[in-house]
Order: sequence, then structure tokens, then C-alpha cells
Amino acid sequence: MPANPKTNRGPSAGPANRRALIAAARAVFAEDGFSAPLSAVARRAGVGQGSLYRHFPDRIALAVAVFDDNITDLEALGARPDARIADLFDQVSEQAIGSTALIDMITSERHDPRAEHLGERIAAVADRMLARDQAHGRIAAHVVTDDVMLSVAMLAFALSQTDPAERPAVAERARRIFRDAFAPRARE
Amino acid sequence: MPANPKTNRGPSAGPANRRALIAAARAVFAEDGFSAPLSAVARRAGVGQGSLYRHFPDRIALAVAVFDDNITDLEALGARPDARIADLFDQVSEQAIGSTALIDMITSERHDPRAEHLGERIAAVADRMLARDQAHGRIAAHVVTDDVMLSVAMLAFALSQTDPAERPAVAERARRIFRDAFAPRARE
Amino acid sequence: MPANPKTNRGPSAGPANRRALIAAARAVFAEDGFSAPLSAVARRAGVGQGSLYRHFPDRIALAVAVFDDNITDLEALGARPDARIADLFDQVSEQAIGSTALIDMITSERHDPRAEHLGERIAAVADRMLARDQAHGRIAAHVVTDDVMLSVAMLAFALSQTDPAERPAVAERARRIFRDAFAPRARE
Amino acid sequence: MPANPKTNRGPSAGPANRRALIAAARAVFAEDGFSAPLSAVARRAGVGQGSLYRHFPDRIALAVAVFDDNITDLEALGARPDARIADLFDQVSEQAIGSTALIDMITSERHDPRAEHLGERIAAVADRMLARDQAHGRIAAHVVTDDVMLSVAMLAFALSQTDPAERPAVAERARRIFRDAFAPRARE
DNA sequence: GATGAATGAGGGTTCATTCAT
DNA sequence: CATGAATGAACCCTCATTCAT
Repeated sequence: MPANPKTNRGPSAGPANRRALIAAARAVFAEDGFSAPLSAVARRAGVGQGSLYRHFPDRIALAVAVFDDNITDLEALGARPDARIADLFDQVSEQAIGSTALIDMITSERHDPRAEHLGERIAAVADRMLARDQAHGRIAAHVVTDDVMLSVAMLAFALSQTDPAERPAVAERARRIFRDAFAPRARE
Repeated sequence: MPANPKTNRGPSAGPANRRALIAAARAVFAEDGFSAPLSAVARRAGVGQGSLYRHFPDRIALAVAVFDDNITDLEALGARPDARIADLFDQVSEQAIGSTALIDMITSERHDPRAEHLGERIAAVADRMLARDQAHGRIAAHVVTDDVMLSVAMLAFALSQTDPAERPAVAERARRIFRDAFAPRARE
Repeated sequence: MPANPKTNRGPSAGPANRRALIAAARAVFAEDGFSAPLSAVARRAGVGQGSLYRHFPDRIALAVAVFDDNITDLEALGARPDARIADLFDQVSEQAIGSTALIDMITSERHDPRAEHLGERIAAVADRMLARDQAHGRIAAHVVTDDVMLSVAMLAFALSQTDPAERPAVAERARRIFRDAFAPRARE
Repeated sequence: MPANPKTNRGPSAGPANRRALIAAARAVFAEDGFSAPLSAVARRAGVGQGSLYRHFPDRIALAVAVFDDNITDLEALGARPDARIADLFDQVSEQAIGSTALIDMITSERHDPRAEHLGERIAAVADRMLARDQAHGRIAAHVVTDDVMLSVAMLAFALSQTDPAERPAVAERARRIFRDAFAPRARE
């Protein structure tokens, strides 16, 4: 028999709790990865387990809420007429950890339609940037969106496995590799 | 109440148990990843949990024993005069899952000296191959061992995150990316 | 922060909510049994949890409201001059699942006066039918109301434990058993 | 990181714990029904949750262990040359509560082969008794094993829903009903 | 030394019940 | 009066790790 509430701040706390949960999840996912315990999220948000499940029935729902902002940022980037694939890599590098959990989610839950959808939104951005880059001759013609997506995933992974202090160097190295890989060849 | 030892083969089983544990761990890590339950390893080896902990005080000790063979194979490969970086990528791709656990271990336990040491041995192989490839002009001069190591890790990661059916395609894609990235430039 | 009531239809919705709750509870109890979560009832009724508790302070109060209709139907049946015990069994069999929850409630909450009262109403119906049947020599003289009530409860139980596909067969079997048990004996 | 053992009585406690678990389960199932929390069983046995799961990977495995004795008793009864169906009902009545949980398990888990097997063992006993009774003209020829099994299940249910004080009366009533239902008719 | 059992914390999830608005 | 969110206890199950024999 449950029911021994200490502080019921009432429904007005709803939206605030939701925001707190998203913020907590963002932090927890960043620190401990996408598979961090959800109880840690609730605890950090200062919210009961039940409330977490009310707002987000499962891990993916929570992740979608967390990452939606990231993707929206990315889409905004893609909408800028001067955006390049290089900017995509920049963005991923900058968001380093957040992106890592995002990518982890997209790949580990790849059979969930919601995760799939996020992946598609990223792919759409990449696609657009890629077309523009190729139109300007900045990227080799044979490169396809899947190449870019795979590279982004690998970049995110590499950063996730790197100590924060070394991340800039690793990001730089990886981005150079991909830049070289995608650069138009002299003979092309 | 008298003791009732059923199948205690006694101390003589020591080395045999050790081998059985390593073989079991290899299989378990391959099937369920580096963080598979150790109890599964003991069960599969037909050995008590206690014996597992006696032989291998922690997960890393066990992993080191498992992966030592893999690395030895790799070193053998590196010792062959005709070995190329491309072979390294081939080997990683072929071992797909096994290497995945290896890479997972090396990166997730990167602060453990034992894991570090395994990484260094791989790096030594890569270093040797790279030097040879560069001497033959098969790899651009600016490429360094860290580039190769990062690429190998990323390749292994990509494969680990891919459904088995799609692995060949992803391996092909990733290797092409790295091949292009490391290819000597016309202007070089 | 101003209040932001979205769809609070206000006090006027009182009776409508009550009816919605009863209908929802009937459906939920039928689908998931008497111990289905009350939250499911509120959700299905499109009503807040709080309102549910206001109208029905506990599970039994809700169940009583739900089953009152069933019993009323039964009483109507009992009032018909041609009604027989066999019809009672028919009715129970037909309501299969619904009755199952009813019986479940009456027996599991047998110490609650409200549940008791429902039981008594059913017993009154059975009593009346039995008297008529015995007057016509259709039921053995030694049979008493408690025999009928026990049989009804056992019938409902049997149906509740049976896969839907097999219910007709089980109902048939059980009713035959009770018919034989209650039939007047040659020697009587 | 678990591991803060207070008292490790060692492997020798294994069989004792197993027995304690079975005894505890028997008591808990008897008091709170087949769906009582397993944690209560572990607690009552004075054993960690983990040990419970080690001995009995799931609720059914535990129940099988608990009820095996009951069924063995029943089979012993069936093997006696003078055993009758009436004795089966007696036995069920006497074991009242234990039988209740048994029947509950067999019906609620009817798709699990282990539960099915227990059911079949009971049916075999019933079958044998029934044949004998019919050979002696003590039971009507048209009665089949399924009739008996259904009756036993209904009897067990009725007892489970009855307060201990009233059980003898209810048992008597139910047994009389079934006796009448199965009695050979004068016209047969 | 090997064995295999024990332990208990931890994470996921569900739900009855309360309460500010 | 209605709303709908909050709470937290309880259950299930899994594992890392220890220890008597």
C-alpha cells in the first residue's frame, strides 16, 4: 500500500518537472551514456520514479525529448545556405558527448521507429549539405549520404570513448580523415 | 552431515580450467559483448564461479587473457614482410565481433594499464605496417599511427553497431572511406 | 504563473463523469478482471483520477455501481413467472466474463457489507427460482439456495479460468453436472 | 556494486535453503495464493532473493517443487486398490488451501508444460479412480475424466474463496453436489 | 585449489492514493 | 467539483563478489 507523500506540489509542477527530467536526462546521458539508469535521471531531477514514467513511458521517449533540441539545432544549421558537411562534423564535435548518446541511441535502438525517425532527420540534413558541397565541387561526386552518416556515427563514437581533455585532438584527427576521404580527387 | 563432493576434480584441473575459462570467455564476449555476465563465462566453461575469480580476479584480467591470442595473431600478421595496413583492416573486419569486444575493452577500460598495453601492441603492429606502406608509396606520407589506430577503432565500432546481415556492406563502406583518406594524393 | 485549465468542464460534468466511469469500469473489469488498475478505468472514462476517487472512494464502491445493473437484470429475470434455475445458469454463462468479475468481487471481498449485499440479492433471485422449480418438480426437494449459489460461483469460476475458445464446452459440461446434481431422483 | 555479505553459511546451506524455500513457498502460497510475491517467499525462508532464483528460476519451478509432494500423495492414493473418486474429493478438501494454489497454478499457467504435466498427473489419478468406480457401478457410466477434473477444480476454487471456519461446510456441500451429479441413475 | 551456493544491492516498472490548482 | 500530476513503496529479476567446505 503506497501513499505516504511528503510534498505534493500539485499539477502545476508538471511542466516544470518535465523540463527538469529532460535536463537531468541530458546530463545523465552525457555523463554515463545512453544506457545510464533511469532512476538516476529521476533522482537528479528531484522527481519520483513514477513521474518519470508518466512523462516518458520508456527510455526512448525520454531520449527523443532530450535529443529533439539537438536535432532541431542541426536542422537549423542545414537550412543555412552556406552550410557544409564540414559544419555537420563541427556540430557533432562541439556537442561531443550529447551527440554520442544520441548516436548510441539511434544505433542501439535502430529498430524503434522513433529512433529511426531521428536518424532520418539527421540524414536529411546531411543529404542537403552533401548535395550543396558536391554542387560546389567541395566533396567528391562518389560520396553518398550513407558515407556521411557512417562517418558521423564513427566520429561520435570516437569522441565518446575519449577523455574530455583529449577530445579536441581526436576530433581534429577524425575530421581530417573524413575530409581527406571525401575530398575530390585530382583525377576526378 | 558428511561432505558430499560431487565433481570436484581437485587441484589437478587448474590449467585445464584456465583454458576452458578463456575459451568460454572468448565465445561469450563474442556473442554478448564485453560486458556479458561473468557468470555466463563460468557456466559455459563448466567451472565454478570461485575458480573464475581465482584465475582472473577481474573482468579485465580475463579479457586480457582472451585477447592476447588475438593480438598475437595480429603480430604474426604484422611480421609478414608483405603485410599492409589494408590487411589490418581486413583482419579487424573479419574478426568483426571478436574485435569489437576487444576494442570495447580497450576503450572503455582505457585507464587500466593492462588494457593500455594491449592497445600499444596493436599500435606497434600498425606502426610497422604503416611504415612499410608509406615506404612503398601506398599510403600518404602525412598519415601517422594514431590515424590508423583511430580508424581501426572506428571501424570496429561501426561493425559492432550493425546488424550481422549488413556488416559486410558497412565494412566495405568504412574501409573505402579509410582507404581514400589515406591514399597518396596526386599532388603529393 | 497563471492557471492554465485545458479541459476542465467544471462541476456540471459530475453525473456524466459518473456514468462514464461506470461504463469504463464495466469494460475494464470485463477485459482485465476485477483487479485491473483503477487508473485504466479513469483513463478509459476520459476522467481524472481524482474524480474517480471522488465518485467512488474505493474499488468496491465502483464495482458495486458496475454490478448493480447486472443484478438488476438478474432480478428482472427472476421476476418472470417462467424463470428457472437453468436460466440463471444460462445468464451466468452468457455473461461469462462480466459475471466472472462479479463473482470474483463477491468472493474476494466477501467481508465487505456492500459485496455481501450484492450476494444476497443474487441469492434472493436464486431462492425464488428454486422454489418455483421445486414446486414444479423440476429440481430435487433437498436442494437449497446455498447449493445453487455455490454452483453459480463455481460455474463462474470455471469459465473465468478457461480460454475463451473453450468456454462454451466448459459451460456445457458444468451445467450438465449441476443439472444432474439437482435433478429429482427416481426414488424421490 | 553488490557484495556486502553478512553471513555466508557456505554451500552446505544449499539443500537446507532449498527445503526452506519450498516450505516457505508452501506456506505463502497457502496464505496468499499462487500469485503471492516471491519476495515474500524469500523473506520467509530467510534467504536472499538471489538464492530463490538460483534454486527456482521462476514461479512455476517453485510451484512444481511445492506441489510435487501433494501430487505424489495423490498418486499414492490412486494406487490403492480401494481408492474411489470420493477419496479424491476428500483429499482435495483436506488439503484445501494447498490444493487451491495448485489448481490455481494449473489453470492460470495452463500453457506452461510443467503445469500441464502436473495437471496430467492428477488426471491420470482421476482416470484410474473413475474407471474403478464405474466398474463397480458407483459412478454413472456417462461420466468422463474431464467431468471429474472440472469438479475438482471447482471444489478447490470454492474452498479457496471460503473462510477457514466455513470450509468444512462448503466442502461437504460441494462434495454432495458432485456425488449426486455422478451417481448412477435408477434408469441406467 | 575447486566448487557452487549465498548474498543483497540496483535497475525497471506498476499502481494506489493524495493534493495543489 | 474536476483535473491531472506527484509520490513512493513494492515486485521482479540480474549480477558481481565472497566464502564455507
